[in-house]
Amino acid sequence: MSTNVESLLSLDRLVHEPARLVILTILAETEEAEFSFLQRVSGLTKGNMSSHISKLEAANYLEVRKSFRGKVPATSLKITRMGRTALKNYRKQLKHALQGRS
Amino acid sequence: MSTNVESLLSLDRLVHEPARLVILTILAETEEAEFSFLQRVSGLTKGNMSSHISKLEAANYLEVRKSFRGKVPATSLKITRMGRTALKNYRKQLKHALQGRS
DNA sequence: AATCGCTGGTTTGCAGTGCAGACTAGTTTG
DNA sequence: CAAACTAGTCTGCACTGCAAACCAGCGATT
Repeated sequence: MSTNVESLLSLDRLVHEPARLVILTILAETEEAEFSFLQRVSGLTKGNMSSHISKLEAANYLEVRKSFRGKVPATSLKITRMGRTALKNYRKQLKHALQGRS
Repeated sequence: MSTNVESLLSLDRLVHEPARLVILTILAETEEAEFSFLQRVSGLTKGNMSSHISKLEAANYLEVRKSFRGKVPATSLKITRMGRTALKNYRKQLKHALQGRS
């Protein structure tokens, strides 16, 4: 049981937050996505998205590439290797923690 | 994929918090436990434990029974049916959300 | 060319949360 | 009787998530 406890308490809080989990999950599947697409799919508000993205970027879990599509600004998000690893570890840990029985 | 997103965003935040997840998990296994036992096993500080317990109690996820063992106060915690259900649902949702592929 | 409304985001303000340490209350031990 | 221990609760703070307000530029309208 104590392994359960440790796994749970050592979860990566950055990934644990549902909004960010959503973002990472989507990016892990699509490889690369634009801000507005992500917003549409995730159902998060823009402000909320934006701040979560900043945090994930600061942690090097994703890469932000700003550009223009024609004259319109477009922000492109891509999960990094680190982000992918973090997500994988998170899932593994959680699985272990939740399934484990004493 | 959108089912993933919805599952993730509708997770019960009360259960989602690692410290509380630990508490609920332990209580779900032991059926009933004392504050100090829980603290020892969980590794949480007393203050932290206490506040999480209050929240879980307020949500009717667990029942607090105060008594004396000899002359020494003892707080006994028991998970309620609601708490058990919440934990079960949480696990189910999370499993679904994390395993689901687009 | 001033105005309106859209797209695409960022910043701000606030309420809520988690956490550890200080504190209270009583008990036991030296 | 003083020190230390048990059993918790309360306090203060730093951090977080969230939505609304805001900023910037484009495109059509008048």
